[in-house]
Amino acid sequence: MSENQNIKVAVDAIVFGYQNNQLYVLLIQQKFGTKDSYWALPGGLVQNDESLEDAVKRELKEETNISVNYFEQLFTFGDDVFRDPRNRVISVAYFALVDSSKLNVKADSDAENAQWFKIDEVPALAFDHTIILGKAMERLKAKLTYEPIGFDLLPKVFLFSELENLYCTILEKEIDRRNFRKKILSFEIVEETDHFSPLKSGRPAKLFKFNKQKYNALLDKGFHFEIKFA
Amino acid sequence: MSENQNIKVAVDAIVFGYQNNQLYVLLIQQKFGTKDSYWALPGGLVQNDESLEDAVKRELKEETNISVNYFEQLFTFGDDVFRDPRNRVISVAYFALVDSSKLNVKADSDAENAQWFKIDEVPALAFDHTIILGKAMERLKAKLTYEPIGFDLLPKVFLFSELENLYCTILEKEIDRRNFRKKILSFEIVEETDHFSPLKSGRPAKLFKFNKQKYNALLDKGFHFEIKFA
DNA sequence: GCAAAAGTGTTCGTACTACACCCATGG
DNA sequence: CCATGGGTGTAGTACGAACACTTTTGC
Repeated sequence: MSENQNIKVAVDAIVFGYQNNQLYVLLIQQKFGTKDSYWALPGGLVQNDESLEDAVKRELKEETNISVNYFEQLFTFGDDVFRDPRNRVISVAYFALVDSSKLNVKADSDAENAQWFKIDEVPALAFDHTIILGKAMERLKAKLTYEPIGFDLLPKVFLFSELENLYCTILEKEIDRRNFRKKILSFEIVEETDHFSPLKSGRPAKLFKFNKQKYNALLDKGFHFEIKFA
Repeated sequence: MSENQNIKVAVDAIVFGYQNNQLYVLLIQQKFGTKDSYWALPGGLVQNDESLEDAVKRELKEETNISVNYFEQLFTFGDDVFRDPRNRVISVAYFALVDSSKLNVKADSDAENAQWFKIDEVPALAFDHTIILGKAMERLKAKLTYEPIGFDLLPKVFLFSELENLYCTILEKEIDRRNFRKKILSFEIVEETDHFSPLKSGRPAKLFKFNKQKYNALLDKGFHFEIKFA
């Protein structure tokens, strides 16, 4: 019946970064466009002999030359038959996080025109990418509360205030500093380091790091990370 | 570069049912096989002009003639390039629930050889369908605790003991009957009916029903369904 | 009157909430 | 000595956990 199926399979990546109390997303300028072509999520067609995950990683490398800290499949968009006007295309979207060290690296070498946008300054996007981004935001907010993915948006060592601000900013909620700290520390998955913040003002703050081994060990024992708010 | 992409897009459905303290999954016998061909999840190739959701619904109708109570995208399987030995195929898997009234209906009319299997008596499946089924089970267990999808596996009116057993069975946990009832009732999303159980033995039990309108209204007010266990 | 399942209340402990003051540093 | 952010403790409350007896029916 549909032996002459003609549907293309693409992958797209939503890559989030975080810096200075701001959430960012990585976009590329489409190559085929003329001057006012839309910005779009990095992505492209899957090759015949390549897994979906390999395809996203390849596209990300080709288009932005960035490596990510966290990575998972988000959703497959294929209900709008005309989402790409050129052809029937379905897109498997992936959700990724990078730490702030990646944000300043300007689009590398053979990278195309890639750029970080503050999440509330994202322009109109190509195809249905605005919808995809919306779904990625939902996932980010949800996962932040029940998996320790916030650490993948921060440098290896970080201040408690940075972690706290990350939660406030992304979830758009107020958090009690004391309760938040108690809660996180009670999990015993973040550890003090010997180092202190290069302070701008005020009392120097300890730098902390996330102990992923310990988190994985706890997971096996049935531990469940969860942060709730008022 | 990949203008000659040759990847087929399929959809598969994992349809769960529940009856008599047993979870069931719906499988079909593959048509191209000879006698000992594998059982498989219902599904097939997507047509060029059809959305992914429409494709699953169509395949379900063609192959099993069953309509579902709950429906959502599960995951897209496309990392194993050789998951289908005939061709490169990626499969968008959907997760569905039906109530027990569907379980007794033998494969209808033009339905192929469709059959319900107890979840712990599922045979070896075609392709990577065992993996897909595993992922669907995970999703079912998880969702049961944070969304009121258990009701979609039960008849419109049901006994508290049935609801409780559903949770026990699927989650493989023991539940305190009194705490469970209190918890569910506190949500105010299930209501008594005037009817009583056709009793086999013991004291007659009230029949309850799930009020979906009320649930949706509460959702808007920020309500969050959640059931935890010891 | 006995077996079988339904229905119900209380106590206890833990975990979340709310909240305010002192500390260490740089300028 | 002042401004800036960092660091900490306590009391009240609400919710989940544990737990056992009574009720209604059929036989």
